[in-house]
Amino acid sequence: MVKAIRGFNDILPGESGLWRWFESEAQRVFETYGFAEIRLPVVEKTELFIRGIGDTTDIVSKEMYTFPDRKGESLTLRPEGTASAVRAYVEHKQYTSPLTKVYYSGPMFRYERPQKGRQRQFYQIGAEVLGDASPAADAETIAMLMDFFKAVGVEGTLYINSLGCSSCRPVYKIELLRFLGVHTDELCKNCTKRIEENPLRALDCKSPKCREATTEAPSIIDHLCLDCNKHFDDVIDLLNLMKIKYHTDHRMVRGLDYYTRTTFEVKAEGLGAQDTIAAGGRYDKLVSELNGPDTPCVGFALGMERLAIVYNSNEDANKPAPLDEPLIYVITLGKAARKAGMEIIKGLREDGRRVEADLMGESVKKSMKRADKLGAAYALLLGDNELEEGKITIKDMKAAEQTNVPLDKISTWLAERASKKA
RNA sequence: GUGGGCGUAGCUCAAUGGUAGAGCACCUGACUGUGACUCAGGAUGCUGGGGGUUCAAUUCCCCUCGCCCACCCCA
Repeated sequence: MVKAIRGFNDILPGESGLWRWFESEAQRVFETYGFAEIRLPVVEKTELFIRGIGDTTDIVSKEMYTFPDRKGESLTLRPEGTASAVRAYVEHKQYTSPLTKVYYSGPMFRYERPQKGRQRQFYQIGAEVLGDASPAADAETIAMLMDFFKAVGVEGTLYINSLGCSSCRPVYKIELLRFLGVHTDELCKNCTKRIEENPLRALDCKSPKCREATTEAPSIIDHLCLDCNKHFDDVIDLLNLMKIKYHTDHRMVRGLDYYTRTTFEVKAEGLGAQDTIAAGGRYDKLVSELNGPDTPCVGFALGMERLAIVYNSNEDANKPAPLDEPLIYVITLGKAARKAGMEIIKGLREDGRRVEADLMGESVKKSMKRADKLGAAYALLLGDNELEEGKITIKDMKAAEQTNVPLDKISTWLAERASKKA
């Protein structure tokens, strides 16, 4: 048997509706904030991610699906969406308009060991604001994300931090390095190695040893420059104003190089170790890094399978609106009836009704059983008896009552029924 | 990449060194043109794959593959 490859999962019919609903709720909420959908390629030149995400990051250095195409060019299955969104922004010179707000959803790929809430092909919904430096853009983006969680009825806890900018972060880094230098012995060996490439990461190491060692470490928040500090305060003020609850977490650091200033994460219960369902922040340098004009941006991405896990473990989660079009199940007996039935079915569908039919000529008993399984509101029965009279038997499955209705009156009968019930 | 756990029917899971069972689902009938409830019956397994120990392995040992969880990393 050929199986799907590791970390690549099917989303079966029973679950796909939930995913579609997440996407449609995201669409609904995001569009009220003035975002428009962008559809991006799944494969990009490898160079885009090396330059965009940073070649020392774990994602780029060991988690990408990279391969040469038939001409030998190095391509990569996208591990995230922001780099592509920015590439498209620069490529299509969208900066000629003052502000671009886009959202996207789709599969991302990272070669990691699968575990709960983590697979190799995973789905993200993301949003990016390109061309707005204001704290209001950060706050609004966060508000939109929290609105989305509310829309699907999922509880998340918001954490925010600031990583400073190119003028204050290096100063802080030196300060932090000085501290870590003194405490090198107390760090886990992972972090001792990390000091060189990204010392900030030592702050959010899970090892109790490191947590202990860094409790007295200098905080980024105390080292922000005037502008960054004001920006952070303004974001906080706006969140307060909008009554959005948050925790500041000065240890929260990013694995992707492009982040500056505001960063945030939403965590949820029930996910095990992978408890972040959404993460994002400001990235003011990425556009210029990818050869566009200096363009400040904010964005986030949320993980759909993690969202689904939290959603499914939460009794209070909002439910997708059920299909309001009642299902009609048509049962025909005999050749003549089947022929006549086809026409009736076609007519009903043209009226926009949801119709399924027994086309295999099974017994009435079996067909009724099937109608019941499918949750049909009505079963229509057409056999020789009915054909002779030019009528059809309509059974209301729930009420367990049936009546005969002339063939040309089926639609009006159903419509009357519906209006009576409503 | 590292560690731990687990692979038995479509699903959830039992069992024993002597070649496997339950519940759910499925199918058939009681009801020859009527579902749900009931009752009676039925089918289903290379016990993940390979090797070893043994008279005998689903059970014990080794390898391998897969899944899960954790580390790592991240959404």
